Amino acid sequence: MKENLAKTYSPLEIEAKWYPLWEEKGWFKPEVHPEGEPFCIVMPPPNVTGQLHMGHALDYTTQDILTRWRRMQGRRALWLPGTDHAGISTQAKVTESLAKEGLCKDDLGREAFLERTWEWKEKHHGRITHQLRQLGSSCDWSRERFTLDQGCSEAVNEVFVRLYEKGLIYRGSYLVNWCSKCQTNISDIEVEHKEQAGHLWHLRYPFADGSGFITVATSRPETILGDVAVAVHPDDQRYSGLIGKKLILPLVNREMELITDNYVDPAFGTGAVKITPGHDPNDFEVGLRHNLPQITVIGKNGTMTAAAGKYAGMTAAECRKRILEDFSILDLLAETEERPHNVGECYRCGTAVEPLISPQWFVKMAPLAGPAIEAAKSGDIKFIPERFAKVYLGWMENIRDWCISRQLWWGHRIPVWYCGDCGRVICQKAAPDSCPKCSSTKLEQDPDVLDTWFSSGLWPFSTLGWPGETTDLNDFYPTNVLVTARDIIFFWVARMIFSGLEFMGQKPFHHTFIHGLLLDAGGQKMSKSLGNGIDPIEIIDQVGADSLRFMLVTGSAPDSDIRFREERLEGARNFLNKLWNASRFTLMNLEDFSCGGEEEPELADIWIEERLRQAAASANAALEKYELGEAARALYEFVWDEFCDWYVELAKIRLYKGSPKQRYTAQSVLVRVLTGALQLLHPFIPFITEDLWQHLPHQGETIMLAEYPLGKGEPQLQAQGMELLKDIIRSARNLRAEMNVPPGKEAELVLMADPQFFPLFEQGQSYLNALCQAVCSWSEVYIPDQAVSAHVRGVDIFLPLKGLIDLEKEQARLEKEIKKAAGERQRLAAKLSNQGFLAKAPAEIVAKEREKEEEYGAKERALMERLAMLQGT
RNA sequence: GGGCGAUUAGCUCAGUUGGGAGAGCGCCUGCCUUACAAGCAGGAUGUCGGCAGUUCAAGUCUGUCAUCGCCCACCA
Repeated sequence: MKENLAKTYSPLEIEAKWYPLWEEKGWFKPEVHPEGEPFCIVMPPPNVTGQLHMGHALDYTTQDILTRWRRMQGRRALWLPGTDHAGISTQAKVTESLAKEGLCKDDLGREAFLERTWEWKEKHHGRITHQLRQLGSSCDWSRERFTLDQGCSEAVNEVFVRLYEKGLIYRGSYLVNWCSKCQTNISDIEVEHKEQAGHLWHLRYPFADGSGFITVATSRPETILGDVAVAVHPDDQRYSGLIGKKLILPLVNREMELITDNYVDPAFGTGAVKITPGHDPNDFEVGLRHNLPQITVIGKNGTMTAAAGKYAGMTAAECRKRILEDFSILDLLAETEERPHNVGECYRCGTAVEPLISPQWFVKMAPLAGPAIEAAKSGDIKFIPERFAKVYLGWMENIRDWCISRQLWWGHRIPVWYCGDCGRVICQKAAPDSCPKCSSTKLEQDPDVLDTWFSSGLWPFSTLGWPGETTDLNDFYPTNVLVTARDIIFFWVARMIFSGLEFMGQKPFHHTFIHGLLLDAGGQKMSKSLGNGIDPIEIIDQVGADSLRFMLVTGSAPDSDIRFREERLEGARNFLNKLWNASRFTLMNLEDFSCGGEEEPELADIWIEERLRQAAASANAALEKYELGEAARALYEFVWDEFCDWYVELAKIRLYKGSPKQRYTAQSVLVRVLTGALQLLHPFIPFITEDLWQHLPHQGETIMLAEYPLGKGEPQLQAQGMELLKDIIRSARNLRAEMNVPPGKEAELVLMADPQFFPLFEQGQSYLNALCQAVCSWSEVYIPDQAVSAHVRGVDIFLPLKGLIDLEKEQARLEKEIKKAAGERQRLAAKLSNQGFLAKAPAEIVAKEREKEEEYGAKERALMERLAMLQGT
């Protein structure tokens, strides 16, 4: 026997102990079960310079539960960990730290800056992986990857070159989303649209011939400096005679034409739109259709360019103010209207995004989207919950080309070189020595790097060794399930799907399990800017990882968001404490115990083992459907409501007063059932279950065994008898409580029932005596002197209380009970006299209802009889 | 403008093939009963958002309205 358990559950002590051992013994490597069927999850890589937040905690807990569960079933389970270099985010952090030293990245130069960023990465990498360990993540660290490591970089270059050669990557000058703070462009989905209060200004543009004005409406007057035309709808009668007329752009005196384009909505504003191809996505398109010039008046740093003439050098905001003043002076400001409008912001820093024209690299999406759409439509890739398939499809079906270049230094550099002599563009995996066309050695690599998600999209296969042909790739691709939150379906899930299909010829995963988002106690999304985030590490330091994990997966449906509430954390902690104490109780009674003796099972033993089998079946069935909360709840209820509240109490009878064989049987069942519960709970709360398991007697060397073997439902009849005994015990306790019988006082308990019940009472007599604190007897006929009574499923329960009964109170209580029973009986009778019900409901339902009606009828009669007797005395 | 989700006890939420409304917390009563007061025994509490429909039967399916939330969208 091991040392006794501490009196109180102290998570911090036990949690520190186990992870190093698990890791040391290699339990998390798939080779633990070399013959098993493979199971694989690739971890959504956290930002290497970030730290664990509550969303990660839920995400990784979910993955860990699935992985541990499969591993315990004997699967060759691999949870592959890794981190993401997180281009923009990491570069911004390093830039920030430089700023504190009064430096900017250009002071260092590209090479030194990257060196520094790698140092930064190394420093933070340890923190995030330590946090993952603290959480209990059972991933295989020997296979850990990083999106910028050599293998992943090879995969990136391979993919880029293949797409380029296939004509699916192109470079061109287009209007992109420019973040002046991050100093890079970002893709369309990285722009967050927020509604802001704003204005719509109506401005008059004079006709060149002096014949009056046309009025346009704009929310961004500073962009008028880049106007090249005014457009109206071709069918708009108001302007039909004016098409083709020349206009003069005020302040700039540029001559422009009034053109027509279907894009214009005649019902909006004045029906006339100023066209600014350099700074508006729609106008950019209009400009292309009409061969209009593109004028850039706002620069990359957010100030007006030389093209803005006298406004050059001003910030856009200053310029707007000045332009409005100038229009006003010229009496060309017709109207100022209050109007909210959408402002695009950089998802990372919140800076307003400016549409700017610049040369960028793009991936042509249409050919890649086709198979990716088909995979989800055919159900080859299944989304859980299913509705997310529609979200995914909606995006994929309307996809636009993906801008993949970023004006950053930290990332995968675009594998393209330009010849300084002949201008040849060379795209290949490794740096060329000379230009293949003119042999020049004046080659310069494209300065940009790729969007971080370009490499993340390859994660399910790049981490398994692609483009090499590895055993891991062969074994584990396609992976089983991808677990993530809905906010990165477009960023990541979609890109992995089309990348996997294109380069592996196979989907990257069978299932996509989308879990909820973590909200604060008030229901708001946790975020840095709101400052309402709760640090999971702080919580782990307070109550342990097990409590946090259990809290995160219980009490919420698969597709709903989760509010983080302290009470629920306490609830989880209390449950673990309960488990701890039940184990402590068991261990305290095992001094003379060793496995392998002969047992003499009785009713309670058969019942609890049957209940364990049922709990195991429910938990496993729920996990198969990704209903983690449901699985955890089934186990919680089993441990607390069945094992602790009933079985432990029933076992005490034999532990304390039984024969050696009876005591041994109770010990065996306690150990066996507790062991089974620990196994089932292990995926959810690995630390405490491991610790308790180590204290319990068991055979074999394995730390954790496979799932509890499911037996046959044979002993069900016996178990039903136990349920009746439980009901009788509850009723008797209820009577005691209502009659204020002091807790310690032994009472008398008489059961009146058909003799068919007597063998059950015989088996359960010690239970009845102990749990009701009574001396229990039974007979077919019993005429009580003074007693309170109840009725449960054919059994009359009497608690004789000579001289203690308040007659009026007992009468009132009986009347209330009778009324309740009568109500139920009448409800059922009405149902059973309904011809439609009898004719159409399934026979078993009808039979069940009839049985219940009889039961309530019997109860009603028994109680009325008792009431009559009471009134007679 | 489109789409999706939510609405169940005082609070937070379960309720997955339609068949007697549940949990945790809180509240009330009584207990420090040698596993656990982070506990034990008992108790009270609901027109399952409104209306209409399908059905023998609706928290569960359909329609509609209301409120809240999220996502997508090029209306200057």
